[in-house]
Amino acid sequence: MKKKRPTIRDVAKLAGVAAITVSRVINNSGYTSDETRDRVERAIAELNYIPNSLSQSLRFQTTNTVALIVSDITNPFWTTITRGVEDVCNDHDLHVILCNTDEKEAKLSKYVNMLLQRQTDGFILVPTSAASINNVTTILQKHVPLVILDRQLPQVDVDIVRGDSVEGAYQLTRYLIELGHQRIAMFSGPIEISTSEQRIEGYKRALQEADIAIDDELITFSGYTEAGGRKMALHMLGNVQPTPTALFAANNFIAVGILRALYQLELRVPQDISVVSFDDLPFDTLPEPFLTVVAQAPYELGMKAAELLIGRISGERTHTEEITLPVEVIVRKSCAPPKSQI
Amino acid sequence: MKKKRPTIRDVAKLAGVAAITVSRVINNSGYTSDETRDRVERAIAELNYIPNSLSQSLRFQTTNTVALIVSDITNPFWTTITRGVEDVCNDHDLHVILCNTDEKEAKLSKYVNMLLQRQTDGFILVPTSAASINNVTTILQKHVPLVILDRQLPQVDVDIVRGDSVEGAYQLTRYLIELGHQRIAMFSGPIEISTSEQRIEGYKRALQEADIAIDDELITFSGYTEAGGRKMALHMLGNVQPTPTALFAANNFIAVGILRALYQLELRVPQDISVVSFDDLPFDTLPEPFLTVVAQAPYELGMKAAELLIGRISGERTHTEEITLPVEVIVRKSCAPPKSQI
DNA sequence: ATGAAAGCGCTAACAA
DNA sequence: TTGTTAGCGCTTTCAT
Repeated sequence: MKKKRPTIRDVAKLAGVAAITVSRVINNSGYTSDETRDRVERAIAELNYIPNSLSQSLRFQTTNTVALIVSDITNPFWTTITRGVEDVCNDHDLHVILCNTDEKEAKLSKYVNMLLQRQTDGFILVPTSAASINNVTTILQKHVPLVILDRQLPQVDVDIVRGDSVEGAYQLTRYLIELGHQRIAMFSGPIEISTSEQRIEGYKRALQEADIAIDDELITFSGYTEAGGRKMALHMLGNVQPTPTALFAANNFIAVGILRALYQLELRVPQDISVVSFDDLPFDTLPEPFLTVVAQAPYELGMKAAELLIGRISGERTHTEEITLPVEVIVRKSCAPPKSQI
Repeated sequence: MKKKRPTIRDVAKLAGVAAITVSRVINNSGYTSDETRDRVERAIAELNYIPNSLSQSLRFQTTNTVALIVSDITNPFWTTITRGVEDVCNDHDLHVILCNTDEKEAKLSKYVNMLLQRQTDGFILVPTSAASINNVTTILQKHVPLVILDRQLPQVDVDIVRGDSVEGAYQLTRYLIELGHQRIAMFSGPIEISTSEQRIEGYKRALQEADIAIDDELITFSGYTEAGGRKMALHMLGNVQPTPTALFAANNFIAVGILRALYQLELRVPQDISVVSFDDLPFDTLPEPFLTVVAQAPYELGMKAAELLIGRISGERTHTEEITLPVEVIVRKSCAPPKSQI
């Protein structure tokens, strides 16, 4: 039999005052004599009283809480974004609830509903697919502030913060072309996610500029996961002719899968084949990072998203903003000219 | 000017019934005629009504929410634990709030207070230091169910789930000794965290059994971070004589730091020096994992912790449990006999 | 300087 | 089958 926690009335009774007086002491609002204040404070200490913020939220119609819904919490890219969001929010006395969808629309729906019921003050959300538009609309209908992160959704007028996928993929592909590669395979994420589409767009643009024919066989899709990268690499290198001389991973986990598959196939990087990736992979037992990547700035993405959200929550901003942060190619050691050219 | 969200009374008015009737429709409790139910449902749909769970929680005195407080959300070890906790909790209709302390006691305190005020139904918590005992006591005083994760706290009678640090460190050290190593450096985490202490204990026991003198110069402390590992490695290999032939990292991030430092020092693993680590590092651009580790089972740790917590919350269990999960040595390629012996 | 009443949104207990 | 009342814990408004 659990003892009930003390309420403001228990404190009031012990201090011999009315509940409202205790409230005034706690919140330093209105007048209280030093003597009363003292008695109340002693009562609070004695009972170990802490206010119930459910009641407060119910009264104030605000929870000081925002939700951050990401797609894969095991990926450092997302956890670094999380840091950015938290740091900015905490500076504004907002609590962040972190939710993980595992790229599953059903989980996203579940979280959105739960969080709306809990009167969450705002959302930063990574869509899992085009279907996420339903959840986004649900939030917007309720006039709850929302910032979309990383992935665009067509035909919704909503704030968004993302990295420049088109430009990043373009630059990385150009880099490979300049090394002499002509057969470059693109290992994309899920076809219905905007970052996939945009990275393919940048890739194609670079090829076209260099007058290299686009071979659809060289473009494959899977999840943004190690397993996906591995599967795609094994398939591509076993079935497509002529074999590509360079591989473009659409994210860091796909890159890991590719590298493992290459090992299995006894292909060395970069001697036998070149590999590049979107997004860096900060934790790595390699003596030094060796993967050539185009890096987004995840911490800054998170910060920006939080800032946009706070602007909405405070009511300071009412127009929609779309922010695209620049990306940066980091050349390391996973690429070489194609074998035939050496 | 934000439109207020519809309440149960708005729905009732539109449907021409009393609030309680709406409540009955929503919760399928009590009797309702089909006709009334129909009208209510239409009103709900028209207004886009969703119940306010703050009110519900206030009434029911339960939030169906538990908090998971970990020390470093960027480490896959903790995010994998998170998965285990979430999967079990979701099966029991409990929501998980994930919080990250960055090993900072101040952040832990902030979260604990916030979560208690929000009437969180239970806690799974990773202490950041011996000082965490204050926060633990605060929770226990309020009779809120609590399970400690990973790190023991002296002199508190509380449920705990952890991996077998002593045994793991013992086995890993033995493995090095059997390879012929005598000078084995231990790169520990913070001195005041129980896992540090216990891993050192296992390390020392293995040395003693093999009649190898313990050299305190070979034991250093830092955070469980890459930066810590790097710093310790540079110091150890620059200043301690004779140089150790094998290095023991007390966690995966320390291992990463060590490996980077070794690269900087132009020492090859395992040809020049051997490295082992506590905890696996699942994401890695290496073609295949090469670090010899003693792996805990993080997903299972999370599951067990959640199960213990749920047992407490449901009131099914009242006695304290301490669960120590076994660990497993995974021999890979980061170790060789010491150079002088080759 | 302090307090009583009312209400935030919901539902259990009781009444009709 | 439906409705009224009361109360979860807190604070604003209006007394005193």
